Amino acid sequence: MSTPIRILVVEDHNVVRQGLMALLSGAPDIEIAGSASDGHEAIEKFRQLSPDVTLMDLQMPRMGGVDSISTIRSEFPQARFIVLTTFDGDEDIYRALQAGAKAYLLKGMEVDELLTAIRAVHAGRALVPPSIAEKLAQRVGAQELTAREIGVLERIVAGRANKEIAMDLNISEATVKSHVNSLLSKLGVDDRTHAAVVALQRGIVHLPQSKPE
Amino acid sequence: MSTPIRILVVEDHNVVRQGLMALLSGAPDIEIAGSASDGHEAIEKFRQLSPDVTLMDLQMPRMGGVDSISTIRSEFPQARFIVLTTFDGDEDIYRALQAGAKAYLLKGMEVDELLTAIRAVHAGRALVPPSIAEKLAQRVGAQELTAREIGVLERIVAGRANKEIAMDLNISEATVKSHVNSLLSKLGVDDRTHAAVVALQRGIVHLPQSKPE
DNA sequence: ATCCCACTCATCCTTTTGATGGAGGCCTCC
DNA sequence: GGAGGCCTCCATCAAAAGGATGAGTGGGAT
Repeated sequence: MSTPIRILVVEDHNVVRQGLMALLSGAPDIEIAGSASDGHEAIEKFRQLSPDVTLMDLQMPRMGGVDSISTIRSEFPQARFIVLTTFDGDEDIYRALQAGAKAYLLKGMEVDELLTAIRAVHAGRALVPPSIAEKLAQRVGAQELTAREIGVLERIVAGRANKEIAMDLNISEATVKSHVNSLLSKLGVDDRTHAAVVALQRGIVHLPQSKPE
Repeated sequence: MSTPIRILVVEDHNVVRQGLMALLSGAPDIEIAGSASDGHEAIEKFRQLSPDVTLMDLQMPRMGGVDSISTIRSEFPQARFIVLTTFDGDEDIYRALQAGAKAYLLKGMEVDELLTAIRAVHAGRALVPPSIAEKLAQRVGAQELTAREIGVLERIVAGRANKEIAMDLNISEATVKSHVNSLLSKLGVDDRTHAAVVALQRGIVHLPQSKPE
C-alpha cells in the first residue's frame, strides 16, 4: 500500500466542511492534511502543508476559491485542485478551470465520483464530468463581456439605475447606456431585469449576501 | 445511558448528505435512522422510520423542505424538525418556522451548535440562534405581499415584461402595473430590477435553476 | 349586513430604458 | 503604421416602466 493522498479541504460552511472531512477520512488511501474556511486561509495552509490535492469550494467570504487557486498556483505551479461546489453556472466553471482547477464537481454528485476524481487528479489527470463539460460548452459559444460591461452588469444586479451607475463609475449616462446595450445583446436578453437574472444564473456575478452567521 | 436520538437526514446533495451522516454518527447519543434526498422521499421515509428529529434542507428538487414539513406535520403533528440550510433570507426562515420547524440553523454554524440544537429539539424545546432571530425580526417589520403580488414578482424575477405577465396571468397590463406598483412600495424599492434582487435576497422567490447533475 | 381587502381595470403623465448611428481617443497586436 | 477592440461620449426616437388617482367587483371576516 502506497502513501495516502493528503487532502486540504477548503469550505466555509463548518458543518459541510467537517462532514466532508469525516466522509473522506473513511477512505483508506486518503488522509486529511488540514482545512481552511476561506481563500486566504487556504493559501496559508497550503504553504504549511503542501497537500497533494486541494478540495476547494467557490464563493467564500474574504477571498473566493478562484482567486485562491490562482494565487497558490502562481507560487506552486504543480498544485492540484478540485473544485467542489453547488454552483453550476458556466462562468463559474470557466473561471475555475481557467485558474487551474483540474476537476470541477458538484456537491450533488456521488461520493464515489468524488473519490475517483481525487485519485485521478492526484495521478495528474484532469476530470470534468459530462454534465459540467456540457455547461462549459455553452460558455464557449457565448460572447465575452468586457471588464466595463461586467462592472455595469454588477450594478444592474445591485438594482442601480443608469444615472446612479454613471455617477458611480464617473462616466456619462450615455456611456452607461451604450454599455448596457452591448451587454444586453451579448447576453441575448432585452431588458436589464432579465440580464440580471441571466448573470446570476450563469455565475457572471453573484448576489450580494447579507450573512449574519 | 438512554436510547439514542434517531435522526432522519434530508438533503439533496449527496456529498453533503453523506458527510453530514458521517459527522453525526460520531456523536454517541445520536443514531442515523435514515436519509432522503428530496421532500417526497422525506415523507415516505418519515412514515417508515418515525425518526425523533428530522434534519431538513430547503430548496430541493421535486418538493422543497417547507412543503415536506407541512405535509408530515399534518400527518404527525408531534414531528420535530430542524432546518439546516445555507439560505438566510428572512422569508425562508419565516416560512420554515411557520410550517412547524423547531429550529433553523445555517450550515456555517459550529457543529456543536448543531448537536445542541438536535438535543434541544428532541427534548421538545425550540432553538433559534440570535442571528436567525434577528433576520426573522426584519421580516416581522416588513409588509406582506399578497399571493398575486408574489406571482407577479416571480415573473419579474424570470425576466418577463409586464405585457407578458399580463398574458401569462390572463389579466390586463394595467392590473399588472398596479400589482407591480404595490409590490415595489412594499419591498421599498423603486424599480423592478431592484425588486428582483431584493426578492432573491429575502428568499421570497428563488432563482430558476438549470441543473444538470 | 357591513367592512375590509385583494384583485381588477382605466387614464394621464413623467421618467427610465432600450435602439440606432455616429464619433474621437487609446491601447495592443500584427 | 494600420487594424481592431474597448471605452468614452453625443443626439434622437420609440417603447416600456413607474407614479398618481379613481373606481368597480367579490370574498372573507366581524
